[in-house]
Amino acid sequence: MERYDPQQIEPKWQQVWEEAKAWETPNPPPGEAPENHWYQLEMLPYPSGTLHMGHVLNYTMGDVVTHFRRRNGFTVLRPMGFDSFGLPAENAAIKEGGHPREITERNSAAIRVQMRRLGWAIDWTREISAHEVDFYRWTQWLFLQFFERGLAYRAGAPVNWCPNDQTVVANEYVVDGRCDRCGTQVEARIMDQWFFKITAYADELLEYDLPEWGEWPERTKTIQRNWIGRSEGAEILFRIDELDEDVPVFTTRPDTLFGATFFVLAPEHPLVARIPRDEVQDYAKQTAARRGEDRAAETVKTGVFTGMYVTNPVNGEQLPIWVADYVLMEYGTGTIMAVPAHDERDREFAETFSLPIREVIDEENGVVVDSGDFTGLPVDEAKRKIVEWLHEQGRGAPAVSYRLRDWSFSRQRYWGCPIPIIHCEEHGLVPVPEEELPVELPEVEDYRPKGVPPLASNEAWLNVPCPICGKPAKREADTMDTFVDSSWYYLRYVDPRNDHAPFDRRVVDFWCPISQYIGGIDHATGHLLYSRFFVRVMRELGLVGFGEPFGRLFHQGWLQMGGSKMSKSKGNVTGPDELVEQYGADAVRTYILFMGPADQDMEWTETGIEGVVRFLRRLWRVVLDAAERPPTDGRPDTALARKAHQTVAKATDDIGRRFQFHTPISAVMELTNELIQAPDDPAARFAAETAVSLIQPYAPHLAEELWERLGHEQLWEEPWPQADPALLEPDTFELVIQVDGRVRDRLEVPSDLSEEELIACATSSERVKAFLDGGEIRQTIVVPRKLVNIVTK
RNA sequence: GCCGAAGUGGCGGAAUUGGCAGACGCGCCGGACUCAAAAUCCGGUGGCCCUCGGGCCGUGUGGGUUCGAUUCCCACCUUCGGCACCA
Repeated sequence: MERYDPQQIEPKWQQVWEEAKAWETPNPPPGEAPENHWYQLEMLPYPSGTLHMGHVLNYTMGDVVTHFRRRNGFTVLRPMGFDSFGLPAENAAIKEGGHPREITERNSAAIRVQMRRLGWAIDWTREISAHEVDFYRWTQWLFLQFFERGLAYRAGAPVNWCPNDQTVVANEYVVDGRCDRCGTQVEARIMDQWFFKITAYADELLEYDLPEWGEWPERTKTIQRNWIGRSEGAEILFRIDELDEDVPVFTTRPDTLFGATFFVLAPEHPLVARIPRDEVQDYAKQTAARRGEDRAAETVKTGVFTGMYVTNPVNGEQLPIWVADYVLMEYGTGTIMAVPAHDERDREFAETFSLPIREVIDEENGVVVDSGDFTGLPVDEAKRKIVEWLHEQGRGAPAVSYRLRDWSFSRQRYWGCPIPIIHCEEHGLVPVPEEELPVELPEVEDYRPKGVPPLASNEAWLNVPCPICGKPAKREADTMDTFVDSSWYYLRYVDPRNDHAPFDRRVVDFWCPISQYIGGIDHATGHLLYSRFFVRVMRELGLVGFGEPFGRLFHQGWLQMGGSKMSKSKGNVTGPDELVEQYGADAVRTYILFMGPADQDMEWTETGIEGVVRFLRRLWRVVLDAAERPPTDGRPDTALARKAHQTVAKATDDIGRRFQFHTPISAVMELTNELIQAPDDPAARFAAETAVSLIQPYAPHLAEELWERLGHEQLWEEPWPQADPALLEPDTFELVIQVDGRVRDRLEVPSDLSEEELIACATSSERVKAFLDGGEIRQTIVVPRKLVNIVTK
């Protein structure tokens, strides 16, 4: 019999699909929109190298969904592109030498070859790359829409500076105080930088405006919720007479206001500069130099008394003002009212400096005490009443504070989208007029990072007249964070060659939100949050008619090597090329999904791929054998036929509803094993066709070849098999008989027996009788088609 | 500290609504074919005991609910993830 030879059949079918334009999905003409449509997307790759097995897992999963939906009557959009701007690609270029464009394009080309070799069903006519002018002119256009509405602004603010990458890094991509890209400790710097006003959408982003079919993992929502960090409380004004200032304080515990015994300013607070005491100024200078993490790691709290006092608005008490670095300028108002009795940090500080501690909450009864007119009120009511009272006095109001900071998106690097702004001495920040877009990324002599934007070195590009007054002005030389590109790339896929708009509103509203987005959870507070922010703004701008970019979201687990995540930056990657060469794409695709649940982290190991290869070979042989038998008439009702129907039901439910990809493979293995045991079964051919049809999303080349040998064509267009409910249940089943919950016998019985008949079967079993031992039967439980439990105790 | 997820054979894992724990695969053991090997095929494979009929134990630990719990409830342990001097 002919051997299974993937190296021969895989290129053959890839060519067939290409010539048939099998995976191309043109936009439907207006008014002819198909009812069932599906936008399948996986996070796009950085072309900073080539694909590793983590990508293979990600895209194969998307591929299985694509085939499954196509064959279930959906019109499926499944595009691909490259996140080609940004640090990963640029750093790769620096390492290898040469221009970032050459290297990213070379990597993109290599990835394209890998993707084709793996046989993924991708519509390449929609390919986009972030670094191509056709794409980034619309990134610039979108930036201008944000800028004009004050949602993109330039300001001096504390930012994270990565000394290795020589650029500002967003909070979202600083992990444990280190740059997520290179692992270097970032420094806090105050710099003039560009920000997107994502904080204005903090409340909106806490709400998921999903379509009725939408579904986000709870843990991802939790991560975003923690990141946004909404706290409800009040802002209360404290008077400093000496400075003639009313200082606002944010607190979540206005109910403890009577327990305040001192007051603290962050060392960076603007008022600190106005305190005429050398030790205060020295302290502020010292702490400013230290990073937040170091400050948090201190075992003993530090601080200095200012000699000044504030008035507690609730009782007129004079509270001493301290400056201490446990109060952070970035959160709330940079000041706190200290209640050492009911706040651990305040208590620690009070104990260190021997400040008074005054209890105002009776924890046992949950009421406030020693709090003037509010004494005796339950905590929640006291919070409300105290704020109400303060409001009447003009000394406070309910307030909300967030952990979320604005998104800093300007980078002092070369390989990114230029920011279309011109700095004019007279007119300030002037947007480049829309008709002058794109602002093309200029060539520079040396793009390596030196702390100043490389674009500034090209003076011919840099110096331009102000669009308003025509006087000499300079272009913005920072470039955009690559996460700006990825915040909207998925919208461009729907209309990728549009040259008068980023996309057509009707087309984008037809395809979006994305039916299924697949990618790593590491982007929960970055890319996924930024994209939601972008879509919210774009809806306000009337560009799109939906509020969420991603309807369903799924996170694949990480592949690990030696216990740590497989990633290019760690250097512990392994690619698919050698495996594909040795075993074929179908084996690699099937194996990566067979390894385990796709949403769990898995240690990468090649032991085991042999098992999948053996399965594919077994399938090959048994199907060729079945193909030689004459087709059977009608629908034979045999145990094998029923197994085939059960397998259809399981695979359909697992892929479609449960989003579980490894168990359908097991199910087809079981079917194949049974087919091998019963080659002469009248349903053998039916079982063979079913197995081939079900394995097609995983092993499309093998399946197509076998389908052809079974006398059919174009399995990729063949409707997904349907399980016949009448044939799902076997006509007999193994009745489990328990006595007092323990299995004592099993009998093969007809499926259509009544409860009474089942009990009769059970009690007539000799083995069961032995356990009953003539004793009293107190109760009998019957689970139809499963078991009988006889209770004697 | 707060929030969230998860603990099942030697290994990856299955058990979907409370109903046979260990499907499927890896590995391992034995056998067939072979001069030999590879490939392939057949059988076995949670632990302990056994008179070979079978019995007992067993899904992180301890309790509970139930005729029946990997599944539900309570407490705890461990691992992983998010947040964290966030007022």
